[in-house]
Amino acid sequence: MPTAPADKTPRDCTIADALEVVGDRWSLLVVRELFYAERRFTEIARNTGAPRDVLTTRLRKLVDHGVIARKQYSEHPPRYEYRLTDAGRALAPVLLTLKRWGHEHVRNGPDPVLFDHTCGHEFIAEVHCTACGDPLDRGQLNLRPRPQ
Amino acid sequence: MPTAPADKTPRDCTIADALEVVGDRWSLLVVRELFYAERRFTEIARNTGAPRDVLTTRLRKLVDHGVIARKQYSEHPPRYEYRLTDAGRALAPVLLTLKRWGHEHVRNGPDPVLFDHTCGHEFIAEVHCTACGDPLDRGQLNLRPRPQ
DNA sequence: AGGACTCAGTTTGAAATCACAACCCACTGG
DNA sequence: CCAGTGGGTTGTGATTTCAAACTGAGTCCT
Repeated sequence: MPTAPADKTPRDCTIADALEVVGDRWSLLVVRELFYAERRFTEIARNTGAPRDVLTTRLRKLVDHGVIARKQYSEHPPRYEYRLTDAGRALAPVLLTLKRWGHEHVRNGPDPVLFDHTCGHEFIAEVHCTACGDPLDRGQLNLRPRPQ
Repeated sequence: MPTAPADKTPRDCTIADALEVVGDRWSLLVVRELFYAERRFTEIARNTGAPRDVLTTRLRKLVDHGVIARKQYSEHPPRYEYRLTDAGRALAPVLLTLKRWGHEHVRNGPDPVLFDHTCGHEFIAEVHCTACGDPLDRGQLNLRPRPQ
C-alpha cells in the first residue's frame, strides 16, 4: 500500500487523471470509432449507441482535452468531422489491452473485428517493460511511492 | 470502417463488452486499489473517493462478473475483504497503459506512484505484438471485420 | 459497566446526469 | 415543391449519483 492518505481525499494517481478524461461511459467508444476511421457525428452516434445530446457534450470534452479535433470539411452546408490527435492515437494501447481482456474474460464467442499486424498475424496486445523489453509476468512489479 | 450496421444497433465489439464490466466511473479505480493491496471496504472508499452506496453496488457487480472475490476473514465481528481474481489481475495491462497515457497526455508533474520492474528499472508499459514480438508503431494495424 | 470507536454497509433526500423524442436550420436531390 | 441528410439543440421525465446521517455487531479503554 503505497500511500494511504490520512484524510478523506482520494489517492493522487495518474490512472485517475486518465480516467477523468476517458473514463466515462462513451469516450473510449468514441475513440474506438475514430480508430475505425469513422469521422461523422451521425456515424459515431449510431455505432456507439450514445444519445446525440450526450455525444455532443462528450465530443466537446474530448476536444477540450486535446484527444480529438473538430474540423469543418464543408462550408455550404456547414459540415464537421472529428479526428484523433496524436494524444488520441496514443490511446491505442489502452483499447488494444481492453480488447484482449474483453475477449479472454468477458465475451464468449469470436471477435467480430480483428486487427492484423504488418507481420502478417492477428495483433494481440502484450505489455512489455520499455526498459528491458521483457513481457510482463505476474509478480514482477513492486510499488514505489514517491516520497511526499 | 469494418462494419457499419444498417440499423440503429451499436457495433458488436469486444471493447464495448469489456467496458460494460469495467467502464464506469469507479470500477477501474477499485481494481487499482486491489492492485495496491488494499482489501477493505473503507480503505477502497477513501482512496477512490467513491460514495459508499455506489461502491457497494460496484463491488457486487465486479464480484458477479468474476473480477474480484469477496471473502469473510473474521467471523466475530463479521469482516469481509475483496481480492482480485485471475480475471481481475489480467486487467494489469489496461491499468498500466492507462497510467502511461495519463502521465504523457494528462498529468503535468511527476507520477506519485511508480512501478519498479524486477529488471531494476521503472516499469513503463509498451504494447507488443504477441505473434512477432515487435513493439506497436503507428500505422501497423489493419482492420479485418469477421464476415457476418 | 459505560462510552468511544471500527467496519461494512444501508437509508435518505437533494442534485446531477441520462435517455428519448421532437425540433431546427442549411442545404441537396428528384 | 417535397423528402431526406447532417449536425446538432431543446424539453421532459426517469435514472443515477452524491454526501451525510444512521445502523448494528463487535472491540477497546478505563
